[in-house]
Amino acid sequence: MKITTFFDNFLKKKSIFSNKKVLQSSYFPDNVLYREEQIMEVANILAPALRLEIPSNLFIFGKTGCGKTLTVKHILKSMEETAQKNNTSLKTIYINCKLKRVADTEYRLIARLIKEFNQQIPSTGLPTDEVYNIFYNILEKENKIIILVLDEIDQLTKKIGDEILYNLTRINSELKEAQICLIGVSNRLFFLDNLDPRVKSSLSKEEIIFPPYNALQIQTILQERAKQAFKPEILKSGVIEKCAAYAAREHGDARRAIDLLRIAGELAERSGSPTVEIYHLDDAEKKIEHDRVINSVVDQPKQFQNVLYSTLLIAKQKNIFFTGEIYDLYKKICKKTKLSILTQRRISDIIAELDMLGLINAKIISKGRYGRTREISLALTEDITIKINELLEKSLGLS
DNA sequence: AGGTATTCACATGAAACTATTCTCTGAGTTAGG
DNA sequence: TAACTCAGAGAATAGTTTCATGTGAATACCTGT
Repeated sequence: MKITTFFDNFLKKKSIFSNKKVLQSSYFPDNVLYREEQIMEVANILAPALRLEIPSNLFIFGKTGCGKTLTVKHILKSMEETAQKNNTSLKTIYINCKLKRVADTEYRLIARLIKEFNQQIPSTGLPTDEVYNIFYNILEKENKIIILVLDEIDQLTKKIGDEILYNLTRINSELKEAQICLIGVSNRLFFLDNLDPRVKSSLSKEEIIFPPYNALQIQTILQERAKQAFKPEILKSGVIEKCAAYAAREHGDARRAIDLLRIAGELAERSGSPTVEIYHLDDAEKKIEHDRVINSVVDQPKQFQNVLYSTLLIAKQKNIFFTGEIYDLYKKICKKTKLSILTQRRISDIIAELDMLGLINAKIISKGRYGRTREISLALTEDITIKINELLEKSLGLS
């Protein structure tokens, strides 16, 4: 088939989606379902800002996909609108600290903040306190109340400690004109416990916990989205229910449920099916897992891939193995691929990372007289393993 | 038998080092007046 | 003399290395019966 006819056919085929955007993770719905209570709570706390009084700092907790980000963004938006109407000098800033190479270090976070005030800062080369100074100066000039939301704030402190948070909370006492209100968002409930007590007390004047959605609520949310996203009569009965049930099992993660529905739709469309069936959901579930794993492998450094490759090789021989065995094989493969051999210390960390990514299961055990090590087994299905193996051989230049 | 001490094979932490990427600065060079 | 170039100093960051310390239980070694 010629490629042009393929495209012609593609266009002729009518899509089962009417508006796929609604299911994309970047989509921002007009109203947030089942979070009225939380919205009111947050709004109550932040409202003083509209009268140019600084609100208390606020902390928001809740599992992934339970509407934290959505709620906060929703409120920020309407606050900005109100402020604009009344000509109040209020500025809201939303930053996701998890984004790699955007806001995951002290320097980059401040640089990002400066960018919010339409000024450019070089990505490197300046001393950090210089960047702070620039930031302070901008703030003084702006003379505004600023509401700063730090999403996934735990990622930030995990990497670089809580010094930034301390500095941010201190800004208020150092600045005359502008004032900052901090809102931390995290999905780890005990996050506050390992913070500097000074930071903790000033940061968590108010705390709100978001409960996860239950299956019924997710169902309604999905229905709402599906109504806009798909053309009528596309979804077979039971699809939404199953999708919701699946997500409820995963601690009520609505985002996951929506992703699942979208992928299922895409799969159905690609296979030429006029409707979305239950089995498309199962396929979608597999595909999501598949993509997640592949993506987590592809853009890792060579050494990381090397360790993973060694692990896969050993896993072919036996189900359960230990750190030392991986290290031995790793060294051999390094010679073959002409990579420099890293120390066992580093390999230990890399193995821990593999565990974090869910590629392997590692458990620290003690073999008594024969030492202490990680007991490792592969956490991947057969077909994914083969796929990754291919990928790694290509990437490492083995045939 | 029962109790204690050892010992293995790593895990875990902290600090220091390295290579890369980037800015800023100021000396030296060049072109034009 | 102003504009340009280019090397060198200083920073941030990711990935490592070095050094130090921790650790759980199977075994070795006692002890007294």
